[in-house]
Amino acid sequence: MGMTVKQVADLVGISVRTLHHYDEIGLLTPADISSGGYRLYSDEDLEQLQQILFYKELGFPLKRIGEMMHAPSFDRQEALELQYSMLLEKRRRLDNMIALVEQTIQSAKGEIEMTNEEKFAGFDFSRNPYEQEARDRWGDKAVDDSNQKIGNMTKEEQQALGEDMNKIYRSLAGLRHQDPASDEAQAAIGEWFRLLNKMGNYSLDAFKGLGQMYVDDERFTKNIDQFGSGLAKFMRNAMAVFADNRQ
Amino acid sequence: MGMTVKQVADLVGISVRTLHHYDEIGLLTPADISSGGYRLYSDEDLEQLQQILFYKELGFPLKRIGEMMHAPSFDRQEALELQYSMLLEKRRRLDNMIALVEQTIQSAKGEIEMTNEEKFAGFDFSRNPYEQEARDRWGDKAVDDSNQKIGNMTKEEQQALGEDMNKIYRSLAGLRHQDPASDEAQAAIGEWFRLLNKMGNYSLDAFKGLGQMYVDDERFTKNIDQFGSGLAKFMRNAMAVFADNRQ
DNA sequence: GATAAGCTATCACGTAACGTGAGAGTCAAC
DNA sequence: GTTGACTCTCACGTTACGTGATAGCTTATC
Repeated sequence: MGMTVKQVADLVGISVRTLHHYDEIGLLTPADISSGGYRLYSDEDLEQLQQILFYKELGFPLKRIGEMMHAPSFDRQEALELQYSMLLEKRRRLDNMIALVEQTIQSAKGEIEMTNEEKFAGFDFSRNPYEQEARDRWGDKAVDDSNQKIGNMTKEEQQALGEDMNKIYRSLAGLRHQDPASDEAQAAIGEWFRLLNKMGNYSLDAFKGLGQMYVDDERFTKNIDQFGSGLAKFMRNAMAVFADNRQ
Repeated sequence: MGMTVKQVADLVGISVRTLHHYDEIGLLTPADISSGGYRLYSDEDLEQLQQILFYKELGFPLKRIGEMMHAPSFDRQEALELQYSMLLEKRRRLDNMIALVEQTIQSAKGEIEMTNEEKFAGFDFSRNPYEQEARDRWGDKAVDDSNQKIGNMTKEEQQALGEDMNKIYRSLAGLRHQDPASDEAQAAIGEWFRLLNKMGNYSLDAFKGLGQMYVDDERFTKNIDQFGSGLAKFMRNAMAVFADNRQ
């Protein structure tokens, strides 16, 4: 009952070779293989493929997509919500681009003048997508300092820190709908503070500041759900910084 | 007074290697070279770089960007307006994606059901970006027929036809602000009809239909500017089909 | 004016995500 | 039972840079 490569390719709008490639690298292995050796894709495979394409649209390399989706902790619902907010972020950047082109058209007509910085102010997409937001929120110096300090760490240190953040993010994500006073929530929050301290050693004052902000927020004690959602965004920002500096 | 590679790279948010690469392939050659052999970029170089990045954002390969920008008929103002409308198109597709993710989240929660087609209805970005619009406007059959017929042409035929379209597009673009009764406008319009006939030989009925639509439109005789603008879009659609089928 | 720090230059090989045939087997329809 | 449309697996090609390696340039500092 599975679909063949061309059927999938036509449905989705990708090439047959792409499906072959995804199979080769183990990203999307068809559920079944016919007696003649044909790949047969199930409905679940299609859902996975949809996930892959969402991630690809967001610019993730296939290797990382595979790591994320094959992780035992992978949760589709959670991934979709993450992708959703990242797509909104992407639209925000696209809107910046559009505004930049509008300005450039005016400037080319001689109606307005633009500095060299302004000529490229819409191109922050080429950097870390969260960096601009971080700069707006915490100031340039804090972000530059953080980047530099992270850059000075060894690859092993960076990776270890990144994995720690991953772990905490996952445990907090799993606790979003639980009582904030539960043991698990307390443990996760404890880990979170340990992580912040660790980051503090590398002078990531910006992140520390944001952490404190959340602690001071009364939602912290009132509504773990909203808190969790805001925290997820914070963690995502932080992880993006690592992702960009790693590898 | 020129800027060095790193200064440009930091300003724009790209790597030094990228600038080297663009120089290597002749896409962006610095205006000047210092006595020590350093590349020195002028303000005009920066404007060109901005153009390049706009095109890149829209998914054009560097080779084609070079061809377009080095063409003697290249007009920056015109290019910016084209890029603007293509960015709007891109945002439309991104909005489709976002809507798709929203639906998928609901479907994952079990709130709604989705067919396999619907699961990928937001991914038309992976095909010809204008094809969906063409399908909406002219129907699936016309587009499929056109694509098939173009696919059956030899590479030489396709290329020749594409160059013809290019020529006419350029001459019409240059005539946008002129009197429709002028000799040049009449000549361009004459060429346009010859092209439509030629396309007719390959059964591009969809394009013929659109052409006829414009001829019947009373704006044709009243406002060459609006006509030209609509035509530009039509030509762009057509050229995109060729671009996709060529090479 | 020597020397270190930070940029820059040119090879040249690496890589990611497929594209593009080549040659051979499979499947459905007439 | 033979087309015609699909499918398979190599295997090399391509695009847009990344990533050192090695060597020259420039500026600040002693």
